Amino acid sequence: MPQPPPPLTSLDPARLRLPDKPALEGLEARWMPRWEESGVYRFDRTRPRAEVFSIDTPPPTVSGSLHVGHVFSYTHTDVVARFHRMRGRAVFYPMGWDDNGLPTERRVQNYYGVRCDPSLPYDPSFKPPPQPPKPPVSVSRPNFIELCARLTAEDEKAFEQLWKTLGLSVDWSMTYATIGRRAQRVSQLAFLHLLKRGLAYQVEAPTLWDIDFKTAVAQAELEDREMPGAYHRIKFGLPSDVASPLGRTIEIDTTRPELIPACVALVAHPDDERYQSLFGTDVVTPLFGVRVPVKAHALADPAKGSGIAMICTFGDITDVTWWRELNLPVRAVIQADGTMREVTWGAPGWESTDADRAQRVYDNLAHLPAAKARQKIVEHLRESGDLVGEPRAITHAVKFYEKGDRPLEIVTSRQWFFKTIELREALIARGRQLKWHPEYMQTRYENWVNGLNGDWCVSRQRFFGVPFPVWYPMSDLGRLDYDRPIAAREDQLPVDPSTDVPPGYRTDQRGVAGGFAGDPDVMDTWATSSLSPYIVCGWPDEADLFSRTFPMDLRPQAHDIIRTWLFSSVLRAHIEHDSVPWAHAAISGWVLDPDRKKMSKSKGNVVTPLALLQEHGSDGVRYWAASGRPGTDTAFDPGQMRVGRRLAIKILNASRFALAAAEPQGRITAPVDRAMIRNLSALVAEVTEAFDGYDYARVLQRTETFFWRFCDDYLELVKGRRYGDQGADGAGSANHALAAALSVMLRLFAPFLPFVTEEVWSWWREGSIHRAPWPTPAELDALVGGGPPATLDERMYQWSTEVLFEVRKQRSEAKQPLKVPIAKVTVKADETTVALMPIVEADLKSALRVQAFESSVGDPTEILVRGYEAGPS
RNA sequence: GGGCGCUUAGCUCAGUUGGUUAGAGCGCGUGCUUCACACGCACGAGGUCAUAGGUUCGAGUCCUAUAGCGCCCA
Repeated sequence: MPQPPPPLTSLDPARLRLPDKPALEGLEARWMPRWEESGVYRFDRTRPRAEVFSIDTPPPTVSGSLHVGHVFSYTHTDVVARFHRMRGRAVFYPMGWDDNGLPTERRVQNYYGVRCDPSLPYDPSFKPPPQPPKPPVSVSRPNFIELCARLTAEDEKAFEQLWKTLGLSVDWSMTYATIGRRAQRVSQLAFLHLLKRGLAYQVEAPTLWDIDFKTAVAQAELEDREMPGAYHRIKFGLPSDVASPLGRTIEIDTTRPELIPACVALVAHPDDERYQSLFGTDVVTPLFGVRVPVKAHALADPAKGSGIAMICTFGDITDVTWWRELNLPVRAVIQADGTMREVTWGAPGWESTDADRAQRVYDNLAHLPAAKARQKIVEHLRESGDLVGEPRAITHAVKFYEKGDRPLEIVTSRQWFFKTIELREALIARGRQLKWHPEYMQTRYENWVNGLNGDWCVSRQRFFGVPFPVWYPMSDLGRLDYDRPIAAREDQLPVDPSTDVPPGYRTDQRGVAGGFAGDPDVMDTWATSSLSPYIVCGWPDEADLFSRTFPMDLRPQAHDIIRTWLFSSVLRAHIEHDSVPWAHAAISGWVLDPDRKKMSKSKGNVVTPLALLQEHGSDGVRYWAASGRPGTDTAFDPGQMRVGRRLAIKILNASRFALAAAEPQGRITAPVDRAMIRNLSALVAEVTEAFDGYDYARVLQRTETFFWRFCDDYLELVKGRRYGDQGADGAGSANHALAAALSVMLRLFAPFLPFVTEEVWSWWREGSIHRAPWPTPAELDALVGGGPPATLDERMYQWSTEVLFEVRKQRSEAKQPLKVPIAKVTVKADETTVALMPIVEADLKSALRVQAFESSVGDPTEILVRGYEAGPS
């Protein structure tokens, strides 16, 4: 019959290997490779879904640098992962790299000094210059993409090294990249599914547009910035055939007078009494003499300026709403590069009461960027007398692309969209199916979904991204037929339509009449990263893996990307699998600098993570990170890292003491030992529950407090006894209790301090602590079951610590060094307490260097040091 | 303008369903080479819990309003 393994709470003296002088230095370098070799963090693909814990980790943007914010939030996830691993789950914890997208393009441009020019042919012999040249050298799209791939591969190596040093228990055999083949295949396949179901569509429509990156952007990528601007009061004339009681001119306020040539109407609130008589009539634009109608619409704000506004195609998104709802024509003047296009006044769509004058004025504006055109047109307005007074400076919120430098324009172009608006209610319901940590983050999600004002624009006019797997037939006249896209075959994916050929065509038909052309755009990076659960879980090629991991258990992420990554992931799983993508969403906060501002590169306050890990030790930095609760912004605090480091050192030293006397081992019979074990059992129950609720910060804090008291009080109380002061039974009880407590506390600390706990574990146990079972109250209770009532031990322990504290205090006040023994301590207390004294006296005497206790019954309770014995002890 | 969160010791934060005298760490002060640890130990000082009302026998905790800070959205 096989022997059952000895319990984790017992110590086998034969296996014990204590170091002489334990130290933290070098633990990272020692354990990282061992974990890698032994595969402690490998996912076990044979375990059923119920025994798997799968995590959808955020793929960091590799073109950026990792900063303390990453260390902070990734530690949270790792702590949770380690907890579940110890609870016996097969943890599915892959890491991804978000290399796809604009940040990488920008980094590659700066790093190599290149610029992508898609019109150039591929140059197979191209080598990037050793120094980035100025001006940048133009390269073809395939060359550019090669450089992106090359640089991201290097960055990814550095990232992986850092994550390993931090001690993330990621399974590095499952790493993915958002530009990788698999991600592209998943992304394109999911796109084709949307296309087939009519949930992806393309349309020529006014879209938010960044004039520097020359790409469309989505609502989720917008950011309001307060900018200086100016209200210009402008006179519109009434045509001679229109009579009005309001006089011959109407005055409107605008911050963008350069858009007067793009004006298609004026608009006021339907209830605004001032303008009732004008609704339905025409007015004439200044300088350009265009007749435009006056319309009523509820979105016009009577309190803003003169209460009547100019509708232009297009100045902002409200213009787009008005244009659509009021059925207005388009007169667009801003081009994709942000300059004013050429216009022939008098031509269809550009009719004017004075086309010659319009042309003269406009010719001064054509080809100017909007800001320059604004200055110019103000001069003209001033000259013509159509400017009332002077521009009044204001500051107002202007929409920017979050990565952009100049205000967004709205440009009409053909773009791909995913339907979101019609799914709003379903997506809210999905959000309610998720368990949010902290709960209030759900509100953020609902606010966002309720505030959606259009479908998701997913096409980007960029290069380093996942292409749309479609081509367009080219008519015999050489025109592309966008209404009949040719989709790739699913088994063909991933495809690059710029080099691959659509089904039924030949290579030489590319770009010729009767042939085809590939869609030139790439997808929004979120269109791919929203599929991260699919990418990591092996959809659709590894059905077995998928069934064991999806829907996933946990999505950890920061709150700033609820509107992007979280939202889009919920959307995709809802569509693709009629499901939520995960059960839990754990939202981490930000790291704040000492001025309570978000740590960021631009503020120049970012500390490099590797230096931090080296200075404070990975365990020290993790300690700081894990003390930040879910959702809570946390101050960057090297002081806390030092505290964590000290805790790790304390664990080393206390462990060495706890294990120092391997023999004798006996049954746990001493009341002090039993009480300590019972307290620890209660702690295990409490922190396990907290961990289940994602309150890892509480687990750490409670465990730390227990451990510190354990060191300060319990270790002092048992010191003499464990060395044999009170005989073999007392020593055996103490040694066993020490080993049991250490075993449990190490396991409680293991998710937080993986290096120091593994180190200590290795002194006396086989295998990795990170695969050891999470402690249970039962394994401790088994050691002390059947003794006297727990309350008695409890009171006794309580009383011991009270005496410890009181005598220490009096010694400290008397400024007596510890080496001087106390001759006598008198104790006055109630009967029950006095009855405890014989049980605890021996431990107290050795811990406090007291030679004699004298007890008497009385009230109030009094503990008095009666004198010190001079001379050597 | 709408929403969410925060405000407790000099600093960073705990404080669970309301319940003795509000806790910890850091920092500060005093003392101590103590046989696990000076990267340590012991002890101490330090708070009208943002403000004003209210509910309650009882409020840091619940309600209302206000202020400040941060964030999300318009």
